[in-house]
Amino acid sequence: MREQQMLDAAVQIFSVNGYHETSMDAIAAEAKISKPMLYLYYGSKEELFGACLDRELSRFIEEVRSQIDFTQSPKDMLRNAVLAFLTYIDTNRASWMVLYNQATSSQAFAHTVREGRERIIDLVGRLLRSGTRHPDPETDFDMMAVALVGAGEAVANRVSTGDADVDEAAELLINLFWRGLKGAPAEHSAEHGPPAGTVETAAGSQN
Amino acid sequence: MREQQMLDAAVQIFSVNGYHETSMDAIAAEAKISKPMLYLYYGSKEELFGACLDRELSRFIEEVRSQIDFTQSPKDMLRNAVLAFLTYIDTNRASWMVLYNQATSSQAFAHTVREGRERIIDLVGRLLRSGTRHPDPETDFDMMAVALVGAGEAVANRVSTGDADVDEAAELLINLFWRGLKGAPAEHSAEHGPPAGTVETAAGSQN
Amino acid sequence: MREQQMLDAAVQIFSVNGYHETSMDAIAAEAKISKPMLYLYYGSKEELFGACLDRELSRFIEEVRSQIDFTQSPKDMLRNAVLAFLTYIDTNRASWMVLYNQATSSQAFAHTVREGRERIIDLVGRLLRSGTRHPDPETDFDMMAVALVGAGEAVANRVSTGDADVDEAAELLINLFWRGLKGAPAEHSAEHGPPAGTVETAAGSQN
Amino acid sequence: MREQQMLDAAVQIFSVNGYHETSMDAIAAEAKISKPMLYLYYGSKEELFGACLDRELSRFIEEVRSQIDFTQSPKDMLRNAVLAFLTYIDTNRASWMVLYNQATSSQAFAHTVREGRERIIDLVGRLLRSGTRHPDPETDFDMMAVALVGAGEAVANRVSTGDADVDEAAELLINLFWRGLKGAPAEHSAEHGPPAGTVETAAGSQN
DNA sequence: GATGAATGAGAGTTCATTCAT
DNA sequence: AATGAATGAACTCTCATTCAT
Repeated sequence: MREQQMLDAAVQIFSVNGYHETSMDAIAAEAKISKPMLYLYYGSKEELFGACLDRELSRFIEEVRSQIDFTQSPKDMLRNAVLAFLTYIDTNRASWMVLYNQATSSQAFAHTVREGRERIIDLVGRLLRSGTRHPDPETDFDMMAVALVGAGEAVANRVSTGDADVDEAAELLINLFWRGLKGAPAEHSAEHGPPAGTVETAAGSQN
Repeated sequence: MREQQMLDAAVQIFSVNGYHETSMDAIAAEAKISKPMLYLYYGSKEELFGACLDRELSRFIEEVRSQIDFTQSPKDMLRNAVLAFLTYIDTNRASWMVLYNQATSSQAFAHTVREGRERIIDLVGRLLRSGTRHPDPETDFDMMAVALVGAGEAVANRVSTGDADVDEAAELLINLFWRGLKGAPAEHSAEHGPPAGTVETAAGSQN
Repeated sequence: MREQQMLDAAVQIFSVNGYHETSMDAIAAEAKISKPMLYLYYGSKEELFGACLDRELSRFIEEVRSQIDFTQSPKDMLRNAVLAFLTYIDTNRASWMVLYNQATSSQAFAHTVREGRERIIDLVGRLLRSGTRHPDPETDFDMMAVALVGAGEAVANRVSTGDADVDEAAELLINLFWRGLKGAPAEHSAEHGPPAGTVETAAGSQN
Repeated sequence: MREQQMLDAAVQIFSVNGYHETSMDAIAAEAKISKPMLYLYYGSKEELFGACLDRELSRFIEEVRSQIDFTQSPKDMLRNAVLAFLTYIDTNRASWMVLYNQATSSQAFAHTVREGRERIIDLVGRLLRSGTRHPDPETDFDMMAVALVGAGEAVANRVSTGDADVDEAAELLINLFWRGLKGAPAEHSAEHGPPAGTVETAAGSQN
């Protein structure tokens, strides 16, 4: 009810103007309520922004997760996840990525953002590990997850600014992710270490 | 001269405290000059930050570019570029990456940031293109560069917090990058399109 | 009834936090009623505080007066009054003295405070006057009452912080008061005027 | 220079309106400077008020102390001190007592006021002790000082509101103080303890 | 050439007070 | 009879920016 109205307005204004450039007056005006209501419900500007962040993050995760079919083959799961990820961002340009970027660059939310990112990285890391039949103990799946999530964020940013096409971006990311799961080519592993393991597909064949 | 002293101070403080949390007083104090001098040279806080951004970006690009030897094999070139990239960030924690993150969150620097990002992406994109013998016209090297730079930034952040070793991180990134250039495996390309091209190595024989 | 409950809560909170630091919300919460009720009964914060002031002042005066036995000797009357005064304050720390101190600092309650002070001073003044057989017309009993009440307040404050024992403090005050009523010693009165009068004790023989 | 101008304005407005009812805007306007100057010099409203308090207290003490001639007899010293005390308050109605009363009733300055009062009480206590030739060890000079200072404050308040004549008030206080130094009358001491001691005058004779 | 001194404008936050029910 | 919900108005404090020297 009233809370949604307030969060909607806050997300809207924060997204357009940025955290610091946004005044509580502006949010109250947009929400067509008085400033004290904002403080009654959210306590402070920082907490209000945090609430925006939480809501948008939840929506985002929920949407992406709902698109994942755990009965699919690993590769299809991956493809659908990436597509859902980028599509959501493309569809909601004015919300998630913008808030996320705001948060990223403010000392006050550094912790929240870092924590959120770690959760995603852990998730991706587990995905990688579980997708590999004989994981090489020396493979740093976590660092690989860091790289992949970083690539995803960068591409998502492009998508959110309208500078990239969702489908092409998805295709590129999927390729990158998938290959990341395969062991290094023979001649390369000879130079720099053993393969990271072999990938198990739904069919159980290696590709 | 005086300008460097001011920029040094500004970069230092901006990096530590963020754009909005930094006051001109603090910068003037750090630079050991008076506030009017800052305004004389840079006109406004925004312009000062822009100048910081420009200088650090240029330093960064210059340093990385200087480490690239265009006579090397594509793979060595890539390896050296990645190493230079990560090493620079590891050595200069209070510079480009941090400012870049700050800038990302303010509408006012959208232009500058986009421009800076483009310069890096162009550089990486050219590197990728130049490493591919028969570039597929449909390959979006720029988007690939975006992804790779994103991955690089994420890993670099890890490196800069001391959570990762530069050499190992570089190796991981290089593997990821390299495979990305080798075209998708057969069954995949059959499903989703042709390989992105074939890579030319110095020996011309690998993969 | 309901009004007492509200006043009790208000006195309690005002005493602890002071007038300005106390919010109507806090009082309503303490009284376990809603804020509009407070306004229904008392109109405004100022009036509510005034009502507290009035009630506590009346209770205080009533209690002290009830302890005075006008059939006793002047000295016993005085002793009992002082004892009642200090005991009341010691027993009811969160009441009149505290509110009185609060009220002193706001222009808005100047009138109420002055009035309350006058009532106490009148009482004490009458006590003093009634204890003097041949009151010197030049003796300013009211001013003496002012001084005595001031001394009493100061000592009472000490008592209420636990830094003094009620009985000893009473003894000390009584001595001071009593001597004040006995007129200046000869050489002094010669210099600065006649004694303030002579005291009539129950026995009529002392001094 | 500027600081005096600011303090003057602040004392003026604080005295008239009270601490809480006074806004920094009002003080800045009265001082004909801008609000940030107030904050530059005094940091906060609380500190500004503290500075007013300090300055007025110092002026007050200095004035009173300058009027005391330590070569006089104890009684003359006392008389002059009391006169200086009340005269100063009478002459500076809009400053010292008003600020002092404000401070007394604000949680934030309770400590400062208490401390100041303790210093005065200590001083008076030492005065009493030193004025007594054979001090009775059971005499609570400190509590007596508390009472006397309380009486002084009360009378001073009357003076500061114009409700009392300085000379008469001084005479009354002096009598009270002076008698406080003399032992209790025989019949009384028999009941409640020995005299507090005997007073030593400049001439060495008892009065 | 350089700055100490000064400020206009605005932000976040709180609270006494009142409708609409 | 009683209140949950709402707000207008004000306050403290900060900061980018500029004179006057």
